[in-house]
Amino acid sequence: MHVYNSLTRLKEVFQPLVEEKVGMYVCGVTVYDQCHVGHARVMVVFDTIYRWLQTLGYDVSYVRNFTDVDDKIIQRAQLANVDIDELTQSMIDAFHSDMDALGCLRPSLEPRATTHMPEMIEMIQALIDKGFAYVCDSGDVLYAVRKFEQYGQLSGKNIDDLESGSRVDVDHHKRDPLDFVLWKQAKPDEPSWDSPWGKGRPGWHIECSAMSCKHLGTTFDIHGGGMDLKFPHHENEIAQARAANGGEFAKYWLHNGFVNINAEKMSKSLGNFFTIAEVIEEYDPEVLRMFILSTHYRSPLDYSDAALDDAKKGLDRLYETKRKLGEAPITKLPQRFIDAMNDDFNTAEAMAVLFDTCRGLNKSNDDKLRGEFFAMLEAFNLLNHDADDWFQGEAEDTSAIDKLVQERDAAKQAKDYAKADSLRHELLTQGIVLEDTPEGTRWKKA
RNA sequence: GGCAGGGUGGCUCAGUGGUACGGCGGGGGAUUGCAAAUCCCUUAUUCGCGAGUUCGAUUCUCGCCCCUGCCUCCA
Repeated sequence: MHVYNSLTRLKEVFQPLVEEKVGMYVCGVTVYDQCHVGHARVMVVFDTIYRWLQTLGYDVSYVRNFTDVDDKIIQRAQLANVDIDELTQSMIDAFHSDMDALGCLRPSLEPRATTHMPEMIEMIQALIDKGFAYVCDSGDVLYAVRKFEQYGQLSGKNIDDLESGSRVDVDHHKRDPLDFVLWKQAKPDEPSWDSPWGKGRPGWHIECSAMSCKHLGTTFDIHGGGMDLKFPHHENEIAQARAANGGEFAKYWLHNGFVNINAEKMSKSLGNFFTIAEVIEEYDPEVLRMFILSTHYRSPLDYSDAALDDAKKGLDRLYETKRKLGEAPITKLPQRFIDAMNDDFNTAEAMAVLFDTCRGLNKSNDDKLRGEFFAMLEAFNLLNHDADDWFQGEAEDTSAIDKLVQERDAAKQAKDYAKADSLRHELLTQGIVLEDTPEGTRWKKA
Protein backbone atom coordinates (compact mmCIF):
# COMPACT_ATOMS: atom_id res chain seq x y z
CA MET A 1 0.00 0.00 0.00
CA HIS A 2 1.11 3.54 -0.79
CA VAL A 3 0.07 6.67 1.05
CA TYR A 4 0.77 10.30 0.33
CA ASN A 5 2.75 11.74 3.21
CA SER A 6 2.31 15.48 3.64
CA LEU A 7 5.55 15.58 5.59
CA THR A 8 7.67 14.44 2.64
CA ARG A 9 5.19 15.44 -0.09
CA LEU A 10 5.74 11.99 -1.55
CA LYS A 11 3.68 8.91 -2.05
CA GLU A 12 5.43 6.37 0.13
CA VAL A 13 5.15 2.68 0.77
CA PHE A 14 3.19 2.25 3.96
CA GLN A 15 5.28 0.42 6.51
CA PRO A 16 3.94 0.49 10.06
CA LEU A 17 6.33 0.77 12.97
CA VAL A 18 5.16 -2.54 14.34
CA GLU A 19 4.26 -5.39 12.00
CA GLU A 20 0.49 -5.86 11.67
CA LYS A 21 -0.29 -2.90 13.92
CA VAL A 22 -1.22 0.69 13.14
CA GLY A 23 -1.57 3.64 15.47
CA MET A 24 -3.63 6.45 13.96
CA TYR A 25 -4.47 9.79 15.50
CA VAL A 26 -6.97 12.15 13.90
CA CYS A 27 -7.73 15.62 15.14
CA GLY A 28 -11.34 15.70 16.20
CA VAL A 29 -13.52 18.69 16.82
CA THR A 30 -13.84 21.51 19.28
CA VAL A 31 -17.18 20.85 20.86
CA TYR A 32 -18.85 24.23 20.93
CA ASP A 33 -21.24 23.88 18.02
CA GLN A 34 -22.83 21.49 15.55
CA CYS A 35 -20.60 19.93 12.95
CA HIS A 36 -20.86 20.87 9.29
CA VAL A 37 -20.16 19.07 6.03
CA GLY A 38 -16.47 19.94 6.26
CA HIS A 39 -16.25 17.97 9.48
CA ALA A 40 -18.24 15.19 7.89
CA ARG A 41 -15.57 14.85 5.26
CA VAL A 42 -12.73 14.29 7.72
CA MET A 43 -14.76 11.78 9.63
CA VAL A 44 -15.91 9.81 6.60
CA VAL A 45 -12.47 9.91 5.01
CA PHE A 46 -10.69 8.61 8.07
CA ASP A 47 -13.44 6.14 8.80
CA THR A 48 -12.86 4.72 5.34
CA ILE A 49 -9.11 4.63 5.93
CA TYR A 50 -9.68 2.97 9.30
CA ARG A 51 -11.90 0.35 7.70
CA TRP A 52 -9.48 -0.21 4.86
CA LEU A 53 -6.51 -0.75 7.17
CA GLN A 54 -8.57 -3.31 9.03
CA THR A 55 -9.52 -4.96 5.76
CA LEU A 56 -5.81 -5.31 5.05
CA GLY A 57 -5.49 -7.12 8.35
CA TYR A 58 -3.97 -4.45 10.53
CA ASP A 59 -4.82 -4.18 14.17
CA VAL A 60 -5.60 -0.47 14.25
CA SER A 61 -5.66 1.80 17.27
CA TYR A 62 -7.65 4.78 16.10
CA VAL A 63 -7.62 7.76 18.45
CA ARG A 64 -9.65 10.89 17.84
CA ASN A 65 -9.85 13.63 20.42
CA PHE A 66 -12.43 16.08 21.63
CA THR A 67 -11.21 19.58 22.42
CA ASP A 68 -13.51 20.39 25.29
CA VAL A 69 -11.82 23.44 26.74
CA ASP A 70 -11.23 26.50 24.59
CA ASP A 71 -12.12 30.17 24.22
CA LYS A 72 -15.05 29.52 21.96
CA ILE A 73 -16.52 26.96 24.30
CA ILE A 74 -16.26 29.34 27.23
CA GLN A 75 -17.83 32.17 25.24
CA ARG A 76 -20.61 30.02 23.91
CA ALA A 77 -21.43 28.66 27.33
CA GLN A 78 -21.54 32.13 28.83
CA LEU A 79 -23.69 33.38 26.00
CA ALA A 80 -26.17 30.57 26.39
CA ASN A 81 -25.85 30.73 30.14
CA VAL A 82 -25.19 27.03 30.45
CA ASP A 83 -22.59 25.07 32.27
CA ILE A 84 -19.53 24.29 30.16
CA ASP A 85 -19.80 20.58 30.84
CA GLU A 86 -23.38 20.64 29.78
CA LEU A 87 -22.51 22.38 26.52
CA THR A 88 -19.60 20.12 25.66
CA GLN A 89 -21.51 16.97 26.53
CA SER A 90 -24.46 17.97 24.38
CA MET A 91 -22.14 18.71 21.47
CA ILE A 92 -20.36 15.41 21.91
CA ASP A 93 -23.73 13.68 21.85
CA ALA A 94 -24.68 15.56 18.70
CA PHE A 95 -21.35 14.66 17.16
CA HIS A 96 -21.84 10.99 17.91
CA SER A 97 -25.29 11.05 16.45
CA ASP A 98 -23.94 12.65 13.26
CA MET A 99 -21.18 10.07 13.03
CA ASP A 100 -23.57 7.19 13.55
CA ALA A 101 -25.81 8.56 10.81
CA LEU A 102 -22.86 8.80 8.44
CA GLY A 103 -21.92 5.21 9.14
CA CYS A 104 -18.63 6.03 10.83
CA LEU A 105 -17.25 3.55 13.30
CA ARG A 106 -16.35 4.86 16.71
CA PRO A 107 -12.59 5.17 17.09
CA SER A 108 -10.83 2.91 19.55
CA LEU A 109 -10.52 5.86 21.87
CA GLU A 110 -11.98 9.36 22.06
CA PRO A 111 -9.93 11.19 24.65
CA ARG A 112 -11.06 14.54 26.01
CA ALA A 113 -8.62 17.33 26.73
CA THR A 114 -10.05 18.03 30.15
CA THR A 115 -9.23 14.55 31.36
CA HIS A 116 -5.59 14.77 30.27
CA MET A 117 -4.30 17.68 32.33
CA PRO A 118 -1.51 15.73 34.03
CA GLU A 119 -0.13 14.56 30.69
CA MET A 120 -0.17 18.06 29.25
CA ILE A 121 1.41 19.60 32.31
CA GLU A 122 4.09 16.95 32.26
CA MET A 123 4.85 17.65 28.62
CA ILE A 124 4.99 21.39 29.17
CA GLN A 125 7.33 20.87 32.10
CA ALA A 126 9.57 18.74 29.95
CA LEU A 127 9.65 21.48 27.34
CA ILE A 128 10.63 24.05 29.95
CA ASP A 129 13.27 21.74 31.38
CA LYS A 130 14.76 21.18 27.96
CA GLY A 131 14.78 24.86 27.15
CA PHE A 132 12.07 24.82 24.49
CA ALA A 133 9.54 26.75 26.54
CA TYR A 134 9.54 29.67 28.90
CA VAL A 135 7.25 31.43 31.33
CA CYS A 136 6.67 34.97 30.14
CA ASP A 137 5.85 38.12 32.13
CA SER A 138 2.14 37.56 31.93
CA GLY A 139 2.57 34.14 33.48
CA ASP A 140 1.66 32.23 30.32
CA VAL A 141 3.96 29.46 29.23
CA LEU A 142 5.12 29.86 25.65
CA TYR A 143 6.90 27.61 23.19
CA ALA A 144 10.09 29.19 21.83
CA VAL A 145 9.70 28.35 18.18
CA ARG A 146 13.23 29.27 17.21
CA LYS A 147 14.63 26.65 19.56
CA PHE A 148 13.19 23.89 17.43
CA GLU A 149 15.34 23.76 14.36
CA GLN A 150 13.01 21.72 12.18
CA TYR A 151 10.14 24.13 12.73
CA GLY A 152 8.28 24.53 9.45
CA GLN A 153 9.17 21.16 8.01
CA LEU A 154 5.59 19.96 7.65
CA SER A 155 4.11 23.14 6.26
CA GLY A 156 7.13 24.00 4.15
CA LYS A 157 7.50 27.36 5.76
CA ASN A 158 10.49 29.06 7.15
CA ILE A 159 10.34 31.19 10.22
CA ASP A 160 11.58 34.38 8.62
CA ASP A 161 8.97 34.24 5.86
CA LEU A 162 6.32 33.67 8.45
CA GLU A 163 7.32 36.70 10.40
CA SER A 164 7.39 39.03 7.46
CA GLY A 165 3.92 38.00 6.40
CA SER A 166 2.55 37.65 9.86
CA ARG A 167 -0.97 38.84 10.48
CA VAL A 168 -0.75 38.14 14.16
CA ASP A 169 -0.81 41.07 16.50
CA VAL A 170 2.44 40.90 18.29
CA ASP A 171 2.08 40.08 21.91
CA HIS A 172 4.86 41.93 23.64
CA HIS A 173 5.23 39.25 26.25
CA LYS A 174 6.48 36.96 23.54
CA ARG A 175 10.17 36.72 22.88
CA ASP A 176 9.32 35.97 19.27
CA PRO A 177 6.05 36.73 17.52
CA LEU A 178 5.68 33.14 16.41
CA ASP A 179 5.92 31.66 19.88
CA PHE A 180 2.66 30.00 20.80
CA VAL A 181 0.98 29.39 24.10
CA LEU A 182 1.27 26.12 25.95
CA TRP A 183 -0.41 27.16 29.16
CA LYS A 184 -2.69 30.15 29.65
CA GLN A 185 -3.16 31.89 32.96
CA ALA A 186 -6.77 31.65 34.08
CA LYS A 187 -8.93 34.73 33.86
CA PRO A 188 -11.64 35.18 36.44
CA ASP A 189 -14.70 32.99 35.82
CA GLU A 190 -12.87 30.68 33.48
CA PRO A 191 -12.40 27.00 34.06
CA SER A 192 -8.91 26.32 35.32
CA TRP A 193 -6.59 23.63 36.56
CA ASP A 194 -3.71 23.79 39.00
CA SER A 195 -0.25 23.70 37.54
CA PRO A 196 3.32 24.61 38.48
CA TRP A 197 2.62 27.92 36.70
CA GLY A 198 -0.53 28.68 38.60
CA LYS A 199 -4.15 28.12 37.76
CA GLY A 200 -4.78 28.02 34.08
CA ARG A 201 -5.62 25.92 31.06
CA PRO A 202 -3.72 24.39 28.19
CA GLY A 203 -3.25 25.83 24.73
CA TRP A 204 -4.90 24.01 21.88
CA HIS A 205 -1.81 22.48 20.32
CA ILE A 206 -0.46 20.79 23.42
CA GLU A 207 -3.65 18.77 23.81
CA CYS A 208 -3.12 16.74 20.70
CA SER A 209 0.57 16.14 21.35
CA ALA A 210 -0.11 14.95 24.87
CA MET A 211 -3.10 12.80 24.04
CA SER A 212 -1.63 11.17 20.97
CA CYS A 213 1.60 10.31 22.75
CA LYS A 214 -0.20 9.01 25.77
CA HIS A 215 -2.44 6.67 23.85
CA LEU A 216 -0.27 5.71 20.89
CA GLY A 217 3.24 6.18 22.21
CA THR A 218 5.68 8.98 21.41
CA THR A 219 6.18 7.61 17.90
CA PHE A 220 3.24 6.27 15.95
CA ASP A 221 2.16 5.64 12.37
CA ILE A 222 -0.51 7.98 11.07
CA HIS A 223 -1.60 11.44 12.03
CA GLY A 224 -4.54 12.84 10.11
CA GLY A 225 -6.76 15.85 9.89
CA GLY A 226 -8.02 18.57 7.61
CA MET A 227 -5.59 20.47 5.41
CA ASP A 228 -6.18 23.63 7.40
CA LEU A 229 -4.64 22.08 10.48
CA LYS A 230 -1.28 21.60 8.82
CA PHE A 231 -0.19 25.01 9.94
CA PRO A 232 0.10 25.95 12.68
CA HIS A 233 -1.59 23.14 14.56
CA HIS A 234 0.26 20.13 13.25
CA GLU A 235 3.51 22.00 12.89
CA ASN A 236 3.24 22.89 16.56
CA GLU A 237 2.30 19.38 17.55
CA ILE A 238 5.48 18.14 15.94
CA ALA A 239 7.57 20.80 17.63
CA GLN A 240 6.11 19.96 21.02
CA ALA A 241 6.21 16.22 20.84
CA ARG A 242 9.64 15.91 19.31
CA ALA A 243 11.21 18.47 21.59
CA ALA A 244 9.66 16.96 24.69
CA ASN A 245 10.24 13.31 23.85
CA GLY A 246 13.17 13.37 21.50
CA GLY A 247 12.91 11.09 18.49
CA GLU A 248 10.22 11.01 15.84
CA PHE A 249 6.55 11.76 16.24
CA ALA A 250 4.02 10.65 13.60
CA LYS A 251 5.51 8.85 10.62
CA TYR A 252 2.82 9.56 8.02
CA TRP A 253 0.80 12.77 7.88
CA LEU A 254 -2.46 12.54 6.00
CA HIS A 255 -4.47 15.66 5.20
CA ASN A 256 -7.84 15.74 3.52
CA GLY A 257 -8.98 18.54 1.22
CA PHE A 258 -11.72 21.00 2.01
CA VAL A 259 -15.35 21.08 1.24
CA ASN A 260 -16.02 24.18 -0.84
CA ILE A 261 -19.15 26.08 -1.65
CA ASN A 262 -19.05 28.13 -4.83
CA ALA A 263 -15.30 27.54 -4.94
CA GLU A 264 -14.86 28.88 -1.44
CA LYS A 265 -13.91 26.93 1.64
CA MET A 266 -16.84 25.99 3.81
CA SER A 267 -16.10 27.36 7.24
CA LYS A 268 -17.58 28.70 10.38
CA SER A 269 -15.97 32.08 9.99
CA LEU A 270 -17.28 32.61 6.46
CA GLY A 271 -20.69 31.44 7.59
CA ASN A 272 -21.17 29.49 4.36
CA PHE A 273 -21.68 26.13 6.00
CA PHE A 274 -24.38 23.51 6.22
CA THR A 275 -24.50 21.39 9.32
CA ILE A 276 -24.63 17.66 8.98
CA ALA A 277 -27.95 17.69 10.77
CA GLU A 278 -29.39 20.11 8.20
CA VAL A 279 -28.21 18.08 5.26
CA ILE A 280 -29.51 14.78 6.52
CA GLU A 281 -32.94 16.25 6.97
CA GLU A 282 -33.05 16.60 3.20
CA TYR A 283 -30.92 13.69 2.11
CA ASP A 284 -30.30 10.25 3.47
CA PRO A 285 -26.95 10.30 5.32
CA GLU A 286 -25.74 7.67 2.91
CA VAL A 287 -25.98 10.26 0.14
CA LEU A 288 -23.54 12.44 2.02
CA ARG A 289 -21.19 9.52 2.52
CA MET A 290 -21.44 8.65 -1.17
CA PHE A 291 -20.80 12.26 -2.12
CA ILE A 292 -17.65 12.34 0.00
CA LEU A 293 -16.30 9.02 -1.24
CA SER A 294 -16.85 9.85 -4.89
CA THR A 295 -13.84 12.20 -4.82
CA HIS A 296 -10.28 11.49 -3.79
CA TYR A 297 -9.74 12.59 -0.19
CA ARG A 298 -7.03 15.11 -1.02
CA SER A 299 -8.97 16.87 -3.77
CA PRO A 300 -11.28 19.76 -3.11
CA LEU A 301 -14.93 18.78 -2.90
CA ASP A 302 -17.56 21.21 -4.13
CA TYR A 303 -20.73 21.11 -2.16
CA SER A 304 -24.02 21.88 -3.87
CA ASP A 305 -27.51 20.50 -4.05
CA ALA A 306 -26.79 19.38 -7.60
CA ALA A 307 -23.76 17.43 -6.40
CA LEU A 308 -25.80 15.72 -3.70
CA ASP A 309 -28.54 14.97 -6.22
CA ASP A 310 -25.93 13.31 -8.41
CA ALA A 311 -24.66 11.26 -5.49
CA LYS A 312 -28.23 10.23 -4.75
CA LYS A 313 -28.79 9.15 -8.35
CA GLY A 314 -25.62 7.10 -8.29
CA LEU A 315 -26.86 5.43 -5.15
CA ASP A 316 -30.24 4.81 -6.80
CA ARG A 317 -28.47 2.99 -9.59
CA LEU A 318 -26.64 0.80 -7.10
CA TYR A 319 -29.82 0.15 -5.15
CA GLU A 320 -31.64 -0.85 -8.35
CA THR A 321 -29.07 -3.57 -8.71
CA LYS A 322 -29.25 -4.57 -5.08
CA ARG A 323 -33.03 -4.70 -5.35
CA LYS A 324 -32.73 -7.11 -8.21
CA LEU A 325 -30.12 -9.27 -6.51
CA GLY A 326 -31.54 -9.50 -3.05
CA GLU A 327 -29.13 -10.39 -0.29
CA ALA A 328 -26.02 -12.26 -1.28
CA PRO A 329 -22.91 -13.52 0.42
CA ILE A 330 -19.90 -11.27 0.50
CA THR A 331 -16.89 -12.76 -1.18
CA LYS A 332 -13.55 -11.26 -2.01
CA LEU A 333 -12.84 -7.83 -3.39
CA PRO A 334 -11.83 -7.46 -7.03
CA GLN A 335 -8.15 -6.78 -7.51
CA ARG A 336 -8.77 -3.49 -9.28
CA PHE A 337 -10.64 -2.23 -6.25
CA ILE A 338 -7.88 -3.35 -3.91
CA ASP A 339 -5.27 -1.69 -6.09
CA ALA A 340 -7.22 1.56 -6.11
CA MET A 341 -7.62 1.62 -2.35
CA ASN A 342 -4.00 0.66 -1.83
CA ASP A 343 -3.00 3.60 -3.96
CA ASP A 344 -3.45 6.32 -1.36
CA PHE A 345 -7.07 5.37 -0.71
CA ASN A 346 -8.31 6.24 -4.17
CA THR A 347 -12.00 5.89 -3.47
CA ALA A 348 -12.93 7.64 -6.73
CA GLU A 349 -11.16 4.97 -8.74
CA ALA A 350 -12.55 2.25 -6.50
CA MET A 351 -16.01 3.71 -7.06
CA ALA A 352 -15.53 3.28 -10.80
CA VAL A 353 -14.86 -0.41 -10.18
CA LEU A 354 -18.05 -0.63 -8.16
CA PHE A 355 -20.09 0.88 -10.98
CA ASP A 356 -18.46 -1.35 -13.56
CA THR A 357 -19.41 -4.33 -11.45
CA CYS A 358 -22.89 -2.94 -11.12
CA ARG A 359 -23.25 -2.81 -14.88
CA GLY A 360 -21.89 -6.31 -15.18
CA LEU A 361 -24.50 -7.56 -12.76
CA ASN A 362 -27.29 -5.81 -14.60
CA LYS A 363 -26.25 -7.77 -17.64
CA SER A 364 -25.93 -11.11 -15.94
CA ASN A 365 -26.39 -12.19 -12.36
CA ASP A 366 -22.95 -13.69 -12.03
CA ASP A 367 -21.99 -15.30 -8.71
CA LYS A 368 -18.49 -13.91 -8.69
CA LEU A 369 -19.57 -10.38 -9.51
CA ARG A 370 -22.34 -10.57 -6.95
CA GLY A 371 -19.98 -11.44 -4.16
CA GLU A 372 -17.57 -8.74 -5.22
CA PHE A 373 -20.33 -6.18 -5.43
CA PHE A 374 -21.31 -6.72 -1.83
CA ALA A 375 -17.71 -6.88 -0.69
CA MET A 376 -17.08 -3.44 -2.17
CA LEU A 377 -20.21 -2.05 -0.61
CA GLU A 378 -19.00 -3.34 2.72
CA ALA A 379 -15.60 -1.69 2.26
CA PHE A 380 -17.32 1.63 1.58
CA ASN A 381 -20.02 0.96 4.15
CA LEU A 382 -22.69 1.94 1.64
CA LEU A 383 -26.08 0.52 0.71
CA ASN A 384 -26.99 -0.47 4.22
CA HIS A 385 -30.67 0.03 3.62
CA ASP A 386 -33.01 -2.60 2.37
CA ALA A 387 -33.47 -1.81 -1.31
CA ASP A 388 -37.26 -1.62 -1.11
CA ASP A 389 -37.01 0.68 1.89
CA TRP A 390 -34.61 2.87 -0.03
CA PHE A 391 -37.08 3.38 -2.86
CA GLN A 392 -40.32 3.24 -0.94
CA GLY A 393 -39.45 4.68 2.44
CA GLU A 394 -39.48 2.79 5.67
CA ALA A 395 -42.41 1.88 7.86
CA GLU A 396 -45.01 3.88 6.02
CA ASP A 397 -48.53 2.85 5.32
CA THR A 398 -48.49 1.97 1.65
CA SER A 399 -51.84 0.26 1.45
CA ALA A 400 -53.40 3.09 -0.56
CA ILE A 401 -50.59 2.90 -3.07
CA ASP A 402 -50.73 -0.88 -3.20
CA LYS A 403 -54.42 -0.72 -3.88
CA LEU A 404 -54.02 1.59 -6.86
CA VAL A 405 -51.17 -0.53 -8.17
CA GLN A 406 -53.39 -3.61 -8.02
CA GLU A 407 -56.21 -1.80 -9.76
CA ARG A 408 -53.88 -0.78 -12.52
CA ASP A 409 -52.54 -4.30 -12.81
CA ALA A 410 -56.06 -5.59 -13.26
CA ALA A 411 -56.77 -2.97 -15.90
CA LYS A 412 -53.53 -3.83 -17.61
CA GLN A 413 -54.35 -7.54 -17.58
CA ALA A 414 -57.66 -6.68 -19.16
CA LYS A 415 -55.75 -4.64 -21.73
CA ASP A 416 -57.66 -1.56 -20.66
CA TYR A 417 -54.59 0.59 -21.18
CA ALA A 418 -56.46 3.85 -20.97
CA LYS A 419 -57.49 3.03 -17.45
CA ALA A 420 -54.12 1.58 -16.55
CA ASP A 421 -52.36 4.70 -17.77
CA SER A 422 -54.70 7.00 -15.98
CA LEU A 423 -54.12 5.11 -12.73
CA ARG A 424 -50.40 5.26 -13.33
CA HIS A 425 -50.67 8.97 -13.92
CA GLU A 426 -52.64 9.38 -10.75
CA LEU A 427 -49.87 7.66 -8.81
CA LEU A 428 -47.29 9.81 -10.51
CA THR A 429 -49.01 12.94 -9.26
CA GLN A 430 -48.49 11.46 -5.79
CA GLY A 431 -44.80 11.08 -6.57
CA ILE A 432 -45.00 7.37 -7.25
CA VAL A 433 -43.32 5.83 -10.28
CA LEU A 434 -44.28 2.36 -11.47
CA GLU A 435 -42.05 -0.26 -12.97
CA ASP A 436 -43.40 -3.30 -14.73
CA THR A 437 -40.99 -6.17 -14.36
CA PRO A 438 -41.19 -9.84 -15.25
CA GLU A 439 -41.89 -10.43 -11.56
CA GLY A 440 -44.77 -7.99 -11.52
CA THR A 441 -45.30 -4.32 -10.98
CA ARG A 442 -43.39 -2.46 -8.33
CA TRP A 443 -43.27 1.15 -7.34
CA LYS A 444 -40.87 3.69 -5.96
CA LYS A 445 -40.87 7.27 -4.90
CA ALA A 446 -39.85 9.62 -7.66
C1' G B 1 4.88 38.58 -0.40
C1' G B 2 6.06 33.18 1.29
C1' C B 3 4.25 28.25 1.11
C1' A B 4 0.78 24.30 -0.51
C1' G B 5 -2.69 22.32 -4.00
C1' G B 6 -5.47 22.80 -8.54
C1' G B 7 -7.01 23.93 -14.00
C1' U B 8 -9.48 16.96 -17.96
C1' G B 9 -16.15 16.48 -22.26
C1' G B 10 -22.63 20.12 -20.71
C1' C B 11 -21.73 19.19 -15.12
C1' U B 12 -18.79 16.12 -11.83
C1' C B 13 -14.55 13.18 -10.97
C1' A B 14 -10.24 9.46 -11.84
C1' G B 15 -5.86 8.49 -14.57
C1' U B 16 -1.59 7.52 -17.74
C1' G B 17 4.99 8.75 -21.65
C1' G B 18 1.67 5.90 -26.77
C1' U B 19 -5.05 10.25 -27.95
C1' A B 20 -8.46 9.49 -21.49
C1' C B 21 -12.00 5.73 -15.68
C1' G B 22 -16.57 6.18 -13.46
C1' G B 23 -21.15 9.02 -12.12
C1' C B 24 -24.91 12.70 -13.68
C1' G B 25 -26.92 14.83 -18.16
C1' G B 26 -27.83 14.89 -23.86
C1' G B 27 -28.74 12.03 -28.58
C1' G B 28 -29.87 7.23 -31.03
C1' G B 29 -31.25 2.06 -30.57
C1' A B 30 -32.93 -2.61 -27.92
C1' U B 31 -36.64 -3.96 -24.42
C1' U B 32 -41.88 -2.40 -23.07
C1' G B 33 -48.98 -2.09 -24.95
C1' C B 34 -46.81 2.75 -23.61
C1' A B 35 -43.64 3.87 -19.66
C1' A B 36 -40.03 2.99 -15.72
C1' A B 37 -35.69 0.25 -14.81
C1' U B 38 -31.87 -2.08 -17.55
C1' C B 39 -28.58 -3.01 -21.73
C1' C B 40 -25.99 -1.37 -26.35
C1' C B 41 -24.10 2.70 -29.33
C1' U B 42 -23.01 7.77 -29.18
C1' U B 43 -21.58 12.58 -26.77
C1' A B 44 -13.39 15.53 -25.30
C1' U B 45 -9.44 15.23 -32.90
C1' U B 46 -8.12 16.08 -26.89
C1' C B 47 -6.63 16.99 -21.05
C1' G B 48 -5.46 26.19 -19.01
C1' C B 49 -1.54 28.74 -22.55
C1' G B 50 3.49 28.77 -24.76
C1' A B 51 8.13 26.46 -25.30
C1' G B 52 11.60 22.32 -24.32
C1' U B 53 12.99 16.91 -23.66
C1' U B 54 11.21 12.50 -26.48
C1' C B 55 10.08 8.38 -32.01
C1' G B 56 5.82 10.09 -29.21
C1' A B 57 3.32 14.41 -23.63
C1' U B 58 -2.61 15.48 -21.24
C1' U B 59 1.02 12.83 -18.32
C1' C B 60 8.32 14.97 -17.51
C1' U B 61 11.02 20.13 -17.48
C1' C B 62 10.75 25.51 -17.81
C1' G B 63 7.93 30.02 -18.31
C1' C B 64 3.14 32.34 -18.25
C1' C B 65 -2.19 32.93 -17.13
C1' C B 66 -6.19 31.77 -13.92
C1' C B 67 -8.44 29.50 -9.35
C1' U B 68 -8.42 27.84 -4.19
C1' G B 69 -6.24 27.26 0.49
C1' C B 70 -2.68 28.21 4.57
C1' C B 71 0.46 32.07 6.74
C1' U B 72 -5.05 34.40 13.36
C1' C B 73 -9.26 30.38 15.24
C1' C B 74 -10.64 26.72 11.56
C1' A B 75 -11.81 19.67 9.65
